[in-house]
Amino acid sequence: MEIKTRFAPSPTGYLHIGGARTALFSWLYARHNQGKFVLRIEDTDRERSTQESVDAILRGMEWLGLNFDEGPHYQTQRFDRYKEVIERLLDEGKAYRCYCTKEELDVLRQEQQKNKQKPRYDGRYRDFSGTPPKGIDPVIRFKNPLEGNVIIDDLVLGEVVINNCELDDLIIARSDGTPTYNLTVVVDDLDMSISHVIRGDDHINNTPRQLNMIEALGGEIPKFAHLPMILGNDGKRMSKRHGAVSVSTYEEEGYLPQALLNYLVRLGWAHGDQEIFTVSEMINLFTLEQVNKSAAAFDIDKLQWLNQQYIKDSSNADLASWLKQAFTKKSIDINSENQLEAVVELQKERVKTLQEMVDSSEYFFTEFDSYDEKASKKHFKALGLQVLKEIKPQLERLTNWNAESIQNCIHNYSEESDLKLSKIAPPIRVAVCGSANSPSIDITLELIGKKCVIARIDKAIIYIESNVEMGE
RNA sequence: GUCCCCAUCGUCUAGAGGCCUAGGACAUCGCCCUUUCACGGCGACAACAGGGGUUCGAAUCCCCUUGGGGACGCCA
Repeated sequence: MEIKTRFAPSPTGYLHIGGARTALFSWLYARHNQGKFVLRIEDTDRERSTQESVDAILRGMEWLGLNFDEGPHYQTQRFDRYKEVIERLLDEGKAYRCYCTKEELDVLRQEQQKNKQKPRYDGRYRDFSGTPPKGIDPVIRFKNPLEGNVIIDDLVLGEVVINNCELDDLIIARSDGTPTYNLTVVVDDLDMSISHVIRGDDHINNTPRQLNMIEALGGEIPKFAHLPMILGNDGKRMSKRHGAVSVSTYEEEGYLPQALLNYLVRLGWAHGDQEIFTVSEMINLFTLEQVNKSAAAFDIDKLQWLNQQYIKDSSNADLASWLKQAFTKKSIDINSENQLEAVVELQKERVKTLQEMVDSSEYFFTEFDSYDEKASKKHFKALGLQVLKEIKPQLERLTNWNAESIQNCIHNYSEESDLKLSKIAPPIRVAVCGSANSPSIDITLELIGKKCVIARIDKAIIYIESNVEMGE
């Protein structure tokens, strides 16, 4: 039997982290087994489905590199097929029309909740044969078995048994005739010969109903694997409140797809003590047997650490091209590719995201308009002013503007002024970079360029003289 | 409320009855490296939810309790 998995999101929003993890596991399982991976868009809820969401999902999948072999199939394009199946179920007496209004059902639900019962449809039209009430478009319900139980043989959870008396006759077609999720998912998985249904375990409660329908349709039961949920960092259900839940946000903030994938694969799955996996390692090593049953909390710190590892290992050229794009967006000009790559080389070990790299590299390419408050307060004092005034002519005198000569210059000044380097570098750094943090001062000055360095020192001297009260 | 699922450091996890005085990673804290911030190196802190069984032996198997999550839609 060919292994075939699917990712079946409903296009009612962006591709979120949980969806991406489900997609990843399905994809890995297919790839590991040389099977097929199908993308299916479950857009039967026309009220909420949007083209933007479809686009976001497709873009997200592409960014992550989760390529599919079949699809995207759109359920809205398969309505004829669903109609056919519904008719068949009706004909065979396995489904029936229900004339309850939404209001009636609400009353029923409230009543049941009041009596501390599980809200469920009471089957009042199950064996109805009289004249239907006028003016009501009926829904169609599936005749769920009344007795016995359903056994789910789940590849992750093991055996899960649910009694049919817990289930009710679910709606498979709305009063406007459109099919609902539980019907379409069953028809599609069957029609598309899905061998393994891998999805979030929030679907485990749907599974027995679907199993009953598969049986009613005489279909072959696929294997099921229900993945544990990803929760927010507080252990609660993931929501906007927890910060970024959309995959696209991670892209925008400068996370590498590879890092996100690596983070996601370790949520609910492990291979011994290994933390870093290339995509092909994931494919080779992934098995459903190793998948955990328990939910995992999303931890941005670990994602950031992974992202940092991947940034460190990225080529300067790749990083530079990303940076260039980001700078272009902010209309900051890049003087030269060489300079850009040199900056990247300096910054790649000190940032957790590409966005951070952009933010902390701007001063190489453009003027900043204010000094970091804490840094200037600390280093722009009498001594700092003196250092700037004294080192400036010495720097100006350098004919070979490179890290080595700058280094020598600073060391010489240190000796003659009897000031430690830790007194000299900080004011220069603040003057030239705007903050007390930067890569090594010598190479930083080299890359910023002599003219610019001198100009910034001048600017800082003026700033200190006019803005800072000399206390000491 | 009812049903379903889950339960190892703060977090992600290793653990398939003896290899466990419970391992790794992130985070945190210290030290080293260092002109700053990082990187890197070394180290510290830190967990088997509780109670009963089963067994010569339980983090591992069973039961109960507790805690958490999910489902209960003419959403998917």
